[in-house]
Amino acid sequence: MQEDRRLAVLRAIVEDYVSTREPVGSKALVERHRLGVSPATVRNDMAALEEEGLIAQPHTSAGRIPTDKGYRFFVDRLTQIKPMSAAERRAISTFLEGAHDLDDVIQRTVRVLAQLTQQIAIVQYPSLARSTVRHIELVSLSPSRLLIVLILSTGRVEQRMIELPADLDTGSLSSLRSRILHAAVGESITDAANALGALTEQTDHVNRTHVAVIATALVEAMSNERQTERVVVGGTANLARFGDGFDQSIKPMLEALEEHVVLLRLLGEATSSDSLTVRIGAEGPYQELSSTSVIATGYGPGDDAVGSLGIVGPTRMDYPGSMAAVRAVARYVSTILDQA
Amino acid sequence: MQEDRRLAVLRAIVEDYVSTREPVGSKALVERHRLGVSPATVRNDMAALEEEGLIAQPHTSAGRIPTDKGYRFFVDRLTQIKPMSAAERRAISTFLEGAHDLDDVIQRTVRVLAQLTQQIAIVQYPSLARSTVRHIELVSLSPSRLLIVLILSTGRVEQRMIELPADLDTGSLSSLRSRILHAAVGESITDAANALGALTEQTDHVNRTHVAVIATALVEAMSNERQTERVVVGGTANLARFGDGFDQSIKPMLEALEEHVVLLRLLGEATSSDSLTVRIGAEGPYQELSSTSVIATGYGPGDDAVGSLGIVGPTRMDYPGSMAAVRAVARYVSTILDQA
DNA sequence: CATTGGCACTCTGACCGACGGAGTGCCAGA
DNA sequence: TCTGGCACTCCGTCGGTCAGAGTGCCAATG
Repeated sequence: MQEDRRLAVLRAIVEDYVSTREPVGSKALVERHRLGVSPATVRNDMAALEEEGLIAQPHTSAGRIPTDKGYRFFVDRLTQIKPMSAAERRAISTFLEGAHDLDDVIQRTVRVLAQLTQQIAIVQYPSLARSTVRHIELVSLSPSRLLIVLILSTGRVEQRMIELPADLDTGSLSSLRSRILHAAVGESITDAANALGALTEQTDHVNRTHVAVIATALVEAMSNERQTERVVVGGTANLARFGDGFDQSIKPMLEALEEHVVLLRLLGEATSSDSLTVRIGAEGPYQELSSTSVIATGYGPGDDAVGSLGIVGPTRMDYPGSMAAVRAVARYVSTILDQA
Repeated sequence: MQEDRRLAVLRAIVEDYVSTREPVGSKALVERHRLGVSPATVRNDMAALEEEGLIAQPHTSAGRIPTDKGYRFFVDRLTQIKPMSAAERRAISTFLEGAHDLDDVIQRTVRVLAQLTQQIAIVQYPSLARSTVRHIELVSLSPSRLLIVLILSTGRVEQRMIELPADLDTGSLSSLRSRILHAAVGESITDAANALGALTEQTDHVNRTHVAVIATALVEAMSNERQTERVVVGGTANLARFGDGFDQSIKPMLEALEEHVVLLRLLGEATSSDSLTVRIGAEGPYQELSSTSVIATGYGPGDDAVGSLGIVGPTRMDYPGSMAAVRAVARYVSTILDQA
């Protein structure tokens, strides 16, 4: 009984504080939410909640604000992700459908996510780990210079320009090209890397160095290091909206956004599709970002995540709405990538 | 005589204000700069400068700060671009040399520019206008789906996935491929677009629609619209450093940085290499950015600019240093692109 | 005629104390 | 177990004062 009401009070505090940005007092609470009790009763409940560490008061005789622990409780126990409206779903899908290529998909994803949540959106490029080699093209720029283009099943194109140790005539190049294609096309990138290694071994002495150089470049291009390092950030302008006491944390925030490695760590743990990771305040590894929360999830065809995406905002954020948006966008991106 | 001193006073005011961020008074001025005169004299000069609209005082009996006009005068007449130190030059070149491909060059450029100037750096992708077609590859993904890869002399790779109106067997594809290559490779993108149009005309009825679809996709990929739309921004964290009265303009600034179209307009007028465009405060087209200045220049091999780069910062910025950095980076990027 | 010292004036920013308001904690009563 | 009442605390604001910095102007000087 009382326990139920206490949780209702906690929920009400979180909701009010999120929308008003001001500590919420007992009187305002009973007015805005139809709890059937008096302010005094609420005050007792508040005292109990504070005892448990779920809320706190910034100063004696100010209203209460949720603590990180309070938000955590709210997210875990007091809320369901609210479904997106039909209009929102339509907006997401039409906006994402219009994309030309992978770059464009990512760009648009970041935009729509930032737009929906009014927070900062982060999208990681899909990892190549599970992708296969669609095509390899060797383009002779000059007798000793070669442009290597690697096309993967995700639609990602990698290119490398290399210097050959010696000139290579077009005949050799074309036979070399078909051998490489034969070895690598259709294979996963790990298998392709192995096949290219084997191919180097099998090659006669004359062309060995050429093949070795090319294979090295290809393998390097395939290694997903550079790839998964890439993240795109959007909605930075929303930082300004965070406003108020957030001024101090705007600097570390901006710095973090520049450091893609940091962003990757923030997204990092969200590896599986269809489950949201919510990190609240100081739960994260960066104390500079202790007043921010992260909502992230994996995306990718099926249940395998090939990348992560999410948002970053102040701990005082609309969790149900943001979680819904992140999940919805992740799903749409997954289906889009599946089609491509 | 007096005129010379007045300009010296203006210069001193600009320099002091830039470094201290505070209105500078007559007394402080004679102490920090060895002008051989008394504060009273300087006050007279200040009154004259204010008369001319070059400086202003925020409030009666505060020090003076330069107006936009004052900065303009300073930039045009009172300063030379100071050369970069050897260490700085080395830092730029080694950092940029390490780039793998075009994307990487741009990324690194933005970083080094932001680092050197401690401002926000903007780099536009090179325009395709002057580039030529190096190679075109048609990759059959399924009988009716084709991946088109366009490789340009700038090292830029564009890709498009298209649906064919009907299936296409590998024989036709390969002949089609060689005809397209023959028509387009080595041509400038405008010529290539024309050649592809002509090719469509010459094609027999059976394959006409295929060629038309492919040509359309290629031409669309060549059109430099999407390409030159792309800009990369870095050093956003420096926004926080601007600090102080800049708080109000941080929001429009962040918004502008999200809107790449706006950034392009900011860079836009800097079309020729080897000449710096400096836009100070309200001189720009955006009144929201009236307290910021832009320093931009074109870059590209020879004297032809294939793209622009520059920085954005508060009007109160170190113009000589920033101008030197922008110019130096543009030159290095040009040479790098020339090599590639 | 340019320069200088002196002087009165103005404005800002910091500091201080008072005060109203919002909110709490606690207690006694229903 | 809930509620009304009451005393208390603390914040934010407002008005006033004050020192400091800087100016403008004027008369004197080389």
